[in-house]
Amino acid sequence: MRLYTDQTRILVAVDCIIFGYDGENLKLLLIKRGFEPRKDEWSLMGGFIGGNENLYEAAERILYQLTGLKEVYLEQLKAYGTPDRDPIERTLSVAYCALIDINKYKMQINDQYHPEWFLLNELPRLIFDHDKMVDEAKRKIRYKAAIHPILFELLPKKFTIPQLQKLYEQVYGTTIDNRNLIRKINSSKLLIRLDEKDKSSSKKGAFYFKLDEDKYEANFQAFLNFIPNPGNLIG
Amino acid sequence: MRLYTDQTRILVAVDCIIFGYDGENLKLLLIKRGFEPRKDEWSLMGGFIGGNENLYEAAERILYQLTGLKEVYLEQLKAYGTPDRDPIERTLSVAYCALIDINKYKMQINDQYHPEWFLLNELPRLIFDHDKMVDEAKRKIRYKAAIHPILFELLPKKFTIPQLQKLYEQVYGTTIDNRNLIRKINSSKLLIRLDEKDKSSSKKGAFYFKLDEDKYEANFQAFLNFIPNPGNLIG
DNA sequence: TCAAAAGTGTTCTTTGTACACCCATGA
DNA sequence: TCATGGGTGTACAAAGAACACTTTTGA
Repeated sequence: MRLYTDQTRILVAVDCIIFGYDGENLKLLLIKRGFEPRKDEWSLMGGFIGGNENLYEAAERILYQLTGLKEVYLEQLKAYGTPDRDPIERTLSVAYCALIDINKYKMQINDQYHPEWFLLNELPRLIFDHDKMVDEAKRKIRYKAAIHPILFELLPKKFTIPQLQKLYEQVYGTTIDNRNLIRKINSSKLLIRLDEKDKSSSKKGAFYFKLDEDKYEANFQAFLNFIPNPGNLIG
Repeated sequence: MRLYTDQTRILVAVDCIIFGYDGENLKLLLIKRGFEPRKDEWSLMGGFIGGNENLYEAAERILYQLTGLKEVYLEQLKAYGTPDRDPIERTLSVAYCALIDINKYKMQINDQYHPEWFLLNELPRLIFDHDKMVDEAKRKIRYKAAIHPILFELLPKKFTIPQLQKLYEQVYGTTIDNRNLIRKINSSKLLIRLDEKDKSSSKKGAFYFKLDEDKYEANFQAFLNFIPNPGNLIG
């Protein structure tokens, strides 16, 4: 049955903006495009939507194909529909943001995509409108992380306060007073201190913390305030 | 040239969630669907994307067809892509939120769509996943209005503080202390008081205010704080 | 003159911010 | 013992929240 005659049908793709943090640097995972047009240029990982998939499932599949990871933070960013964004044929793309702990990522054996992690402020030019997608994704993450505790998604189960602080500093491109950051995080009561210490980056060692999962869930929608003057920083 | 062979091409629609405020009540503009399937049921205003339009332009066109209005607040909400959301044929829909001043709206002569304004908490059942779109749009507006001055988009050029307060109260379904709200709005310095008064709703009359457009632009991305405990209210 | 809506201030509490020193340890 | 990074506290400023009375004026 086709009641919607005379309408144009177009391709629909999903592209993933994959942020990762290794405890030191905030990075983005890009692939070398394997087919024409723009073969061998850097690109977001994407794919056409499958016949029986919804958008979120397509994003999960694409992320899994590239990273081997499931059940990571994954959120729709926006749909991009400029008619000529793909020069071959009109393609609407729905962009998704993913936040992953780089240590969990293992390059897939036999990987056809030639993925590479790039420092977020040393990105190469990307194909089509992928640069714009990345800009808008960075902005959205900055926006959201100023109010909600999403950056914990980039950290391992156990992490130290200095790691957390470096992460915030990278996301906002600024230095943050650690006493004030710690006080804000403590007052949110989201973290549980473990007895164990990480001695890999100092002699004294830094205590490991973990998320209190229940409080994390409960406070996710609260308006917290981790960052001073966020309005000036999300630009 | 068709390099993307073997991929399914699908229909792409844009649906508009149109919020309006008349100085008293917050409302949503719905139409009676004019064709099968689900003919004569209530629905968001939507349409398929045209051959040479981007998504925003399609939303503008659809809004204009229904309301005769251009240059109103219009923002992409989200793409909806569940395979069977339209029972006839797979259709991806990109939802847009619009905020308009109902007084500017004039029913189009010869209107084929039979539009009606519904009170926001007395909505009828809508077709497909439109109920979900509306819920998510309400949530997004609540979220955003707690931090950014978007609700002014729903007001006329000249408006009174009591109108503004009623609007906030409707959006959040709560009563708001007018002294505190006024202080917050004053400290944002967004409003300019006019000499004129609106005497239509009281004997004393309420001063009209207008937006300071420059400061509005400049502060749009700032994190303001119009609402107490927004985390509890955006539900 | 009175009913109905508009407008206005104060106090207290909480949160934000700026700032500098001691601690623990392995090399 | 000393260099390195980790950890802690205080004082002042700003913002948020709770709270009730006076003003205006047309009917």
